[in-house]
Amino acid sequence: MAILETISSIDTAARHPIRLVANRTGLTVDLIRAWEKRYHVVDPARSDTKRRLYSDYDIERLRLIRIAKQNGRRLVDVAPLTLEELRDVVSEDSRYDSITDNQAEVYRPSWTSPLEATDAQDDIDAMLFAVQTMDQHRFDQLLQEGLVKQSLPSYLETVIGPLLREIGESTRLGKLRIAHEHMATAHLRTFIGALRFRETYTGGEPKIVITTPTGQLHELGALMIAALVSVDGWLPVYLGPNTPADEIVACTNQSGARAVSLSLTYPADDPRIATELTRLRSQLDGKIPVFVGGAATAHHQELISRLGLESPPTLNGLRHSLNAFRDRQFKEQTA
Amino acid sequence: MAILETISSIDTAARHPIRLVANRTGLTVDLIRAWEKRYHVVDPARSDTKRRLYSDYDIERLRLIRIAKQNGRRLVDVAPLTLEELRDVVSEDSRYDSITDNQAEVYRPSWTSPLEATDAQDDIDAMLFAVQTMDQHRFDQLLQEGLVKQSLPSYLETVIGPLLREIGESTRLGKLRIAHEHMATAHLRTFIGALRFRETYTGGEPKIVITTPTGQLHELGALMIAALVSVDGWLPVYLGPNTPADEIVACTNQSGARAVSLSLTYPADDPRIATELTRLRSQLDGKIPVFVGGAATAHHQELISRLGLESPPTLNGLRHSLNAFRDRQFKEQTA
DNA sequence: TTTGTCTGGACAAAACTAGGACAAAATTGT
DNA sequence: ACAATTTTGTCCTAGTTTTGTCCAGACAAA
Repeated sequence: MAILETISSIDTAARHPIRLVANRTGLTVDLIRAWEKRYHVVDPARSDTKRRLYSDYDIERLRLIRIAKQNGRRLVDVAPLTLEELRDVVSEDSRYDSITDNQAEVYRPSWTSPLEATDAQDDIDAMLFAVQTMDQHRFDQLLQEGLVKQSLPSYLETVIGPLLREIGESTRLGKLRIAHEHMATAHLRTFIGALRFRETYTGGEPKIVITTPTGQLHELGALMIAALVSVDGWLPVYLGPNTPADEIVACTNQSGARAVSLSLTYPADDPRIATELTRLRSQLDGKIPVFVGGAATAHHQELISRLGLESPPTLNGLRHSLNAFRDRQFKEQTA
Repeated sequence: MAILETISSIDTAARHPIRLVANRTGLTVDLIRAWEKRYHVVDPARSDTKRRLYSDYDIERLRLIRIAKQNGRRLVDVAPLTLEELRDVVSEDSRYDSITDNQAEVYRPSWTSPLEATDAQDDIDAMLFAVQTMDQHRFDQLLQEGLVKQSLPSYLETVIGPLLREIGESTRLGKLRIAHEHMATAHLRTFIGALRFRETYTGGEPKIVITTPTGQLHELGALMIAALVSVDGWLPVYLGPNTPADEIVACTNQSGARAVSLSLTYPADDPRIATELTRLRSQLDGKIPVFVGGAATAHHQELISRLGLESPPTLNGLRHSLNAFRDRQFKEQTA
């Protein structure tokens, strides 16, 4: 965190000449002046000889306005906005491009010991730095090394989860570029995907179908669940993102899975979530529990409890619920 | 219910210019106007100089109509529907919709010897069977085993590529369910992603940025390219799917990459392909070549040659072009 | 001296509007 | 199955607005 702030901290001191601003923003010198003349996009300080002196704040503003223009905004519309408003606008527009699992997991570590917390934050900072510098190899290395230090479940909960949140947040705030976020997402997809092969396969594991419903394109949350439950001896039937309710039902039936888990991330207000969950619950065998997790879960609490779905608040909670369910089933079978 | 309504309430304030609407919906500006003229699909407010100003409501409407069209609905039929009705129609259709990397690779094997063809087809058939029976473990096993038999490049070209095509085709024809396709895609993503770590890293490799442009959500083609070029000593900077042109440029500059490769798959007729490619070429250093591949490449030949992009017809062709380019650069440097 | 920045204005390119034409694709009727 | 018709995406023209670039002459900085 400290790293990122240092790098992208915004200084209101005015000291940059126009040429430097042009280089940093990708705008031409003429254009910067024209924007000022016509729309008062920025109002730089002046030297004693009337040279324009821009602050970091101004540069950030210009950079954001350039992006907003590119997204189709008109100069007239964005020129009067404050920096905060600009960020919101840009972030709103770029949501339609950004594919990352922002706040992929609703699952928040309910607690962390002070020591663990510190260690984890160091790791996360190092990873964020690797992402920011586009050092892929270092990023992979850190992911691998971090896993060695602790168990997979706690690693997912204390490092990978928070890392995803911070990457998403940093991108939204403009501290990271979308390209950085994409790179990180791609590597995390590969990394978490590879985790599933660590476990041995005996053929007797109970299966659980894991996916995201139609409209939910972010798969990292679901993939984390898949990696997690395989530790406890479940066999994930992982379907990737964006699976229609009908298909989830069909897959559950064909594979003989005993449970279903869905990850809801973004967009949280997609009305399809309600229709898909309802359809899923009504078509699925009543004996098969449906677990729901992810950042968007909070928006659908009422629906979830009405349908009788389970939504454990943390990854750990999900583990416990699943294992309790399996043990219960086992008892019934032998009884 | 109250919750849902609040959350999904759509801002009716009219403020978005037509260009932004085009960006967000994936429609062309012309088309948006044509729809308005003919069917009053939307009735945007106007600025004091008669520019159209769209509300979020309008955008959502256009987005849904575009999807409905894609699902085979006629404009006349869906144009008069309310937003609610549109949502019902789309959600109904999308249950039969497929998200896979249909014909993920534009790259078609130009030739295969009879023997190879037979062997490969046997492997592919076995894999298809594993997919159909949802035998994940067997599927993974076959993927691994197949790789041992031949080099990675020929494996990608003779097995993985055709496999993707057949899965896509089978799903389209109803021989496989969407769930099967999803499962296979997820496993292939993990499998191909893991391939990249086989190569040793010395730090001196020339880099190449690999991704798909905005609107192209299928990443397997790009991922195959990443795996492929790493064999020849390139270091892929892999950004996953759906990266805006600007971000590709920024990433290329920051990472110091010498080349860019894009995969175009689906939808082939997305107008954003043209705008993104044009923007990319104009903002990118002219010395950096852009390679384009994938099933949708054929639809954009004219544009590709006009912009001076390269589109090798096969994966092998891409390899050769890339290596020739690197050797040429090396010569210039030493000369 | 040479290069960079300033102001103000001119100019040109790009984007938008309205209306209409055209051809490909899809649908309908026979 | 074939032809006629409708639907639909794209393109064109011509006039307007918006936006990017360029110029000239004056001054400042390297």
